[in-house]
Amino acid sequence: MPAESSRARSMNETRERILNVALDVLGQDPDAGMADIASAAGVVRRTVYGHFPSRLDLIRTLTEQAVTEMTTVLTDVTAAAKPADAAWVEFIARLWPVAHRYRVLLALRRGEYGTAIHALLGPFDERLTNLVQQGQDTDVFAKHLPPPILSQLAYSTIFAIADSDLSNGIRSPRAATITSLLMLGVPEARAIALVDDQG
Amino acid sequence: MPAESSRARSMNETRERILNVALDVLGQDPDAGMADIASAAGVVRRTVYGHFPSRLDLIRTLTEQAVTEMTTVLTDVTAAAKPADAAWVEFIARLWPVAHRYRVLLALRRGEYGTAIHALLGPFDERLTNLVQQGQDTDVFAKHLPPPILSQLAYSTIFAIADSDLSNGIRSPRAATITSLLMLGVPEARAIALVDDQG
DNA sequence: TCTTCATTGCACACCAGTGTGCAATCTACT
DNA sequence: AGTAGATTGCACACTGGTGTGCAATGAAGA
Repeated sequence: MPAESSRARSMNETRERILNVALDVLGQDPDAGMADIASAAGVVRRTVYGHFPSRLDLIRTLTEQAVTEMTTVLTDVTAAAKPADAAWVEFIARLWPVAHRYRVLLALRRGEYGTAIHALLGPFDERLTNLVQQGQDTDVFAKHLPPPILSQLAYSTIFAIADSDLSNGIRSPRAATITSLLMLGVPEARAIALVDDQG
Repeated sequence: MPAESSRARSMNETRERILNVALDVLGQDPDAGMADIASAAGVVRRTVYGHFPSRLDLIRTLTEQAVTEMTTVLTDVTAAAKPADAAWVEFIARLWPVAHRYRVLLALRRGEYGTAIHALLGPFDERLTNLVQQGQDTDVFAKHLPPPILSQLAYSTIFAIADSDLSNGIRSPRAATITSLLMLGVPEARAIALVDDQG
């Protein structure tokens, strides 16, 4: 890789800082404006527009990052050709930090940029649907819902749990795994859930 | 009941029409403006403001209606003192048309009026949490998540299924019941789900 | 030193939505 | 006929956010 000049490095740092801060700020208020993001990043609004021509560009970049990371995880997991339930468990385990980081996308998917985000998420959704489909075909997952809806529901739930996770970050990934397995209709999940005493 | 004058009746009709149409319009776009609602109701924007002083008033009214109906159902169901799983099944069955009608509230809960809606929904959420709590205490529901989160998740899922229900309105209530039972950790739901062949 | 360029601090235009004011109109009721 | 009141049509002010233009600043790089 070509060594970056100090200037270019500084610019990249600013850019990354904006992106990171944007995830935070939008996470607390999905309707936060460019001004909020800018000031939280210790920068002027005008500067943000220097890096991202429009608000949509910013959000699209965030979404693309999320999609890339999530797709990588899903591809890795499905490459092993394990049974669908085992694949799912591994998927959630590795997806968790990503889902937690990009949990705001769940809210952002509704509203102004919904269609743009949905489009970017499309290929990922498709792959995930395939996994659920395969699980149903091999009688590992229940068939109470068609694969497209069931997969959406399951991974929306993951994000929802990640979103309600403003305090206990430790037990949540386990809870997310169990909850999703349960709603996918994996009977063994019940036994696991029973061991997991919370109250 | 005192017989309404034709004028008063006409006004009420207009008001009801606005409310009904608002559910539709907001259902398709939660960010729809007063102008969209007005024209969809065959009325001028100014008239809407005659019935509802502000956008918040309109949405609050819708929310109050929803809360009232949902609370009625929940109160009825829990009054019988059945086991939690049986109560839940009956609850969803009777909740379904209400959830389907007010499905937009799921999206509306985020965004500008989120706190107002959340406040109105508070008492209902509390009652629902109690039901889930009771289910966990009697080992009918699993304990993978604390009652407040689990109840939120379960009934959000109901609304989500109702929201994705733009075509097949028949099988959905059954699917919603099964899905929620599964995520609540009711093992018998699996058997029911297996009978319900979709593919 | 001189140049380049990211950043800054304003300015501005623009847009979309909200909520209000008021005269005009049309219709039900008296 | 006459009145009350719901509705209309238009005007307006206000808000809050977006995106742009441009000169000034300051620091890295030649």
